[in-house]
This record gives sequence, C-alpha cells and structure tokens, in this order.
Amino acid sequence: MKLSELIRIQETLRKKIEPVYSGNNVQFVAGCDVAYTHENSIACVVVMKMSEMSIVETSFHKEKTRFPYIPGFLAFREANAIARAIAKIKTTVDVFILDGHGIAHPRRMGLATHAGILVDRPTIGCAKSLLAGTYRMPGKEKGDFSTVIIDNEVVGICLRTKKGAKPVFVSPGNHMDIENSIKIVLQCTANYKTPEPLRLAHIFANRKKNMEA
DNA sequence: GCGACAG
DNA sequence: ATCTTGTCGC
Repeated sequence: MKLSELIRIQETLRKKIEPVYSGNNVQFVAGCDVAYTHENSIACVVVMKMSEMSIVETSFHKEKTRFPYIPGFLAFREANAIARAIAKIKTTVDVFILDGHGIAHPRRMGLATHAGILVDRPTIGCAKSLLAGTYRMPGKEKGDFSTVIIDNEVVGICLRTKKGAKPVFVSPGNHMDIENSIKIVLQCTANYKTPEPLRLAHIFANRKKNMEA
C-alpha cells in the first residue's frame, strides 16, 4: 500500500475524532502495549482498578506482523492487534492508555487516536519521545507540565510523571480531552514514570514473547 | 536538498 | 521495537 493512500485513510478517520470525555469518574483503566518477535506482534491489555491500582483482568492477542514501523504511521502496525486484545476484555473499561501519541501527530492520527476510533472507546496516548511539534522542558516536580504545539494548536503536553525522571508526552486519543488526560495519567502513576497499567502491559507482552521464543 | 522521525 | 551484562549514579 502506498504512503499517499495511508494518508488519505488518516485524513478520513480524523473527521471521526471525538475530542470530549463524556464518561463517569474513572473506575477502570487499562494499559495496552505490543511486543515483537521476528514475525509476530503480541498485544497485551492490562485492566486495573483505579482506586487500588490492582489488576482485575488481562488479555493477549498474537498475530503476524504485517506492517513495518514508519514514523507517523505506527497505528497501521499496532492498532489492529491492540483492538483485538481489547475485544477480549470483559470488564467495562473507562479509558485505555496506549504507548504512543494521540492527536500529537501531524494529522492528529497517532496510535491512540486511530485505535480509539476502531474500538470507539476513550483513549490516551502516552509516548516516551516526541514525534512532531514543539515544547518547553517542564519543571522537575511530579505534575509539572508544558504544552506541545503543532500547527499553532495545543495538541498535548509534556508531563513530568515522576520527580527528576525524564518526562512523557501525553495527548488525547478519542473520546478524550487534554485536561482529563493529565488527570488520569497522573492518577495511575506512582513509583515509575510510566502509568502502571501501561508499564505492566509492556512487561507482560514481553514475558509472553519470551515464552514461545 | 537537509534534517526529523511514536514503537 | 529488537539485539544484550554489567555497571555508573542517586
């Protein structure tokens, strides 16, 4: 498939973005991540109870990797596997946190946005580095943040989730807004810079990969 | 043309 | 992301 076609798909999906979180107070949060083998993609979803940060359910989905990693098109590589793993979850999850950007993307279609549209559920993107845009380094205290701007638009934030640790980039996916994104990410982050559900999904996906390998 | 570029 | 052990630093 040509890159120009993928861009057309992103521009079409972009029109479906719902920039508002109309859910209730978050009771269940989930982290989604993918680990790779030479030929397979292993997606993992970890659902946790927000109030106790305890695991309530996990799911996995393995499939052949059909798309390479191309900056700006990560969703075409991971979104399907993640959507399938999410489909196996029985718990009614309030919000899903994904490893990548939401609308902090050239066409506002980062992994979290794309996957959020596929499953039609609230999603937040939490990336370790910037894909596009500009920002100022935030303060060193937990909770300090600065805005990420693309095309003169605030699309997300650079957030310090842990004192002294490298900040993460948070942006709304689908059915989500910046304010709630910040609140939710900070709410499920304690001893590590990465939100607990996402941190565990990363560990579990890799554990699963190393077993069959 | 040059440099940047989530996982 | 993946290939990989110990090691420097708070």
